[in-house]
Amino acid sequence: MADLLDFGSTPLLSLLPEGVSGRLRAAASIVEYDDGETIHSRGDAKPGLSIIRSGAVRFANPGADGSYVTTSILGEGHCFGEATLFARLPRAYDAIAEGQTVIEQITKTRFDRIFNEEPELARALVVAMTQRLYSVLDFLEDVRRLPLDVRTAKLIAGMERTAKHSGAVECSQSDLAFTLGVSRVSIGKALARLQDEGLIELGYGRIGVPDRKNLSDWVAARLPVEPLTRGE
Amino acid sequence: MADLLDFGSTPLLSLLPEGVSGRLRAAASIVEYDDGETIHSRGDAKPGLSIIRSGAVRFANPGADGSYVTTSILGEGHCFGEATLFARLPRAYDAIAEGQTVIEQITKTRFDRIFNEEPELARALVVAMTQRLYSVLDFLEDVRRLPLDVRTAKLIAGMERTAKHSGAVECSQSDLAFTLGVSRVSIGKALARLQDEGLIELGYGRIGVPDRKNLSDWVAARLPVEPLTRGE
DNA sequence: CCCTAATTGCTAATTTCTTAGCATTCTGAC
DNA sequence: GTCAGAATGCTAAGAAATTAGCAATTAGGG
Repeated sequence: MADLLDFGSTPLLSLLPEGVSGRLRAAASIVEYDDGETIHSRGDAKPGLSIIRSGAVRFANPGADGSYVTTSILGEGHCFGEATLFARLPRAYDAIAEGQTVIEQITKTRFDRIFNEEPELARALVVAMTQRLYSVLDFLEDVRRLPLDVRTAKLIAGMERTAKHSGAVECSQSDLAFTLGVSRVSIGKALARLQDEGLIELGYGRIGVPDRKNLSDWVAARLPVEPLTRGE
Repeated sequence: MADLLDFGSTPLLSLLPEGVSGRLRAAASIVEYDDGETIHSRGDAKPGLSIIRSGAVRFANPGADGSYVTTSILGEGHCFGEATLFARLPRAYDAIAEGQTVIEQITKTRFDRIFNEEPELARALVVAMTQRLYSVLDFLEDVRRLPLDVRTAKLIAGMERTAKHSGAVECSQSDLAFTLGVSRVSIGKALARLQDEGLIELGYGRIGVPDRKNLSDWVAARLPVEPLTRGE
């Protein structure tokens, strides 16, 4: 599954002109990871940009009680490690491959050269970071003012829109609970309510969305403000 | 008071070389607002970048029940409106002047010219957006795994570090409740606990921090992971 | 085809947070 | 100095979420 950062923002690679993404690829060293393999750990200091060529990456940290708290999961075309370059911070999260995953690693030195010579790169990064920031802010606002069933419905609607096979979302209830930061029991109750409304169909490791528009209309009717629509 | 976005990221103006901020200022029209005056409303489509020359701006939206939910407050040197430029979205929040406030408004047309001619601007924006994104992500992670009193202590510690007069934070308990997204009663209880521990001193519209290090040590001891330290 | 691990569904006790009050204290304007 | 508005402190009832279980179902590997 992917999450709000993934489907809420455009992958860096699709924001870049062919020339620049080619230069990045040429400067990168390709590393392949198996499912569950650690790409880097929180605290690692080596700066650089990473781009997900295929597969997905889970970002997580150990919680207080030994549990593992997932912050986000990014898929193909997305980049990570910006903070090591622009905020000079070490890696903030453990990064773990989800499934067979190919990563392009670009060292800070090589990145800086391309960054200085290709203004399109900075432009694309600003766009990507802005979109990510606004999806997280939007999510945070939802946490503050929407009941859990509405937030759950909104998340499912968002995931379904970018899912490979439309009409359903492939993910366990535990994954949803992680993403929304609540317990599995609470998610279970919220999902049961949504199913009672006929908005979703619960399955094993998947949630069916019989009518996309129905679901998003139900969500929209419960938002305190009109959803924004992109210009042009 | 300011909030996590404000003290968690560097203002755009201090990231820009003198030349570029001068060009921006020259291209801008200066608008002055009184306390409480609306700068723009959610849904406004006119794209442009705004820079806070002095004062502060509150970003908020109407909640479901007619209440007003504040998402963030930004102070001097910070910019806003990036999403209108880079995500082609209308304004996502109502923006309201906090105190006498001076704003530089730069139209999209003028901004684009400078953005294309001054690579330093894109670089500074990437840095600012990255920092903001990571402070929000950090906050979100805290929501998921820290009890309220620790989050409250962390927020106060952060605000005190950037406060004008160190040793105290000037803000009401309602403001804290807004920022943390909880009720005033819950904040009251959390603050009472922190006062019992001798970490803070409650006052009227202010919270005293007798020993900054004491407070941050107390917080650090309750974080599940080591705090990150900036390189170099 | 069977068996195991993962996932879901459900319950009950407990904790935490919220809502809705109201009394008290504080500050600054007049 | 007085007074009004703002802020705090406190209470109690109710809602919502959490933890800790356990049983039933499902998918996939061997």
